[in-house]
Amino acid sequence: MSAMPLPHLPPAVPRMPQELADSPAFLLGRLGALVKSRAIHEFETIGFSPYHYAVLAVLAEAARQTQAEIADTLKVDRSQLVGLLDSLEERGLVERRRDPNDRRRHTVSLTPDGKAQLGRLRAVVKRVADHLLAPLDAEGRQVPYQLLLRVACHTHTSF
Amino acid sequence: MSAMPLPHLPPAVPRMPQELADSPAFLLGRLGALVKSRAIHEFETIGFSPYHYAVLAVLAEAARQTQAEIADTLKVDRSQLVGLLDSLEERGLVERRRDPNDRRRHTVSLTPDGKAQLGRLRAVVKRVADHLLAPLDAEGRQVPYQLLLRVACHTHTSF
DNA sequence: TATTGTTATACTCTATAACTATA
DNA sequence: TATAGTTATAGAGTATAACAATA
Repeated sequence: MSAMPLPHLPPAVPRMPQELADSPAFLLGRLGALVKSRAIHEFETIGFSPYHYAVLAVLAEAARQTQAEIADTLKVDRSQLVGLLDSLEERGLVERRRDPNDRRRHTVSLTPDGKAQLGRLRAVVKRVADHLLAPLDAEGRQVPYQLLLRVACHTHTSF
Repeated sequence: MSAMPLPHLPPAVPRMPQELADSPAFLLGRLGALVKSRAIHEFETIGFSPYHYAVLAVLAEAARQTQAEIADTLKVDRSQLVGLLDSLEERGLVERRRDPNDRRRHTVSLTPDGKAQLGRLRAVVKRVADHLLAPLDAEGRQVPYQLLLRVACHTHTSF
């Protein structure tokens, strides 16, 4: 009952439904998942995760933070941060030190090796971003970032 | 030892690190996760999931597809689709019928109730999209969609 | 033997709940 | 009692593997 099958296209080529392709929300969701999985894969090949990068980035901007502060900044649970810091500390990239004023707290800081590694991880991020934005020309790349930032700031406060 | 604490801002206000806010890849990843969780929540309140909507949307565009075709189109595993179709069929929104030509196959189609429900789910999607794009003015909304689509098409083929 | 739909299993994340040591 | 960090547990989601029916 199928009228006029396409000549040389194999029937197994799955096309995204128009209704979903038309939805900015759907595109954004799928694109976000794609960039995330891509980032995870890229970091994985060198033994890291995007979270590792995020932790190092946070420490580079504000040194000597407590674990609770780091966790809140990244919006991850404190229990999740423990494992991340464990692996970073084992590699000598961060340093946990007891706060003498409140011995419950651990104050975390970046080691020189950690700062160097952060540079390498930044290269990974840049690679992912460049690949992501590849279909856009130079000037076109400025636009989505401004829009993304505006939308991100709004959703950050409204979700 | 903390020099000059800020006057009225509680110290518990977590700020996103500049380095991450500067990264389009990070923003896109987080934004995608946000819109996804928002969509899941919205659908959940009426007893559906974004997957349910996606399945109905696929069937609305090309009726009488086999389960394998639907699964491939949505890029979900065939085993995952089974449960989705089960719940949709229980509610009388889709119909599974054995293909007489190949009795292994199930040909799936939308019922009138399913088509009606699809309309209601579209309203949910629209609500999420409107909320997402709220910070952009009318003309600004056209831009990100074109860009998203371009990027999405590219990544679709290159990931 | 290969394929379709299905069911069962395992694995990864993440969210939550205890637990300790300090305060 | 409350809090910081830690550990343990449980749950959702997904990916993989086995399975029965049919080709």
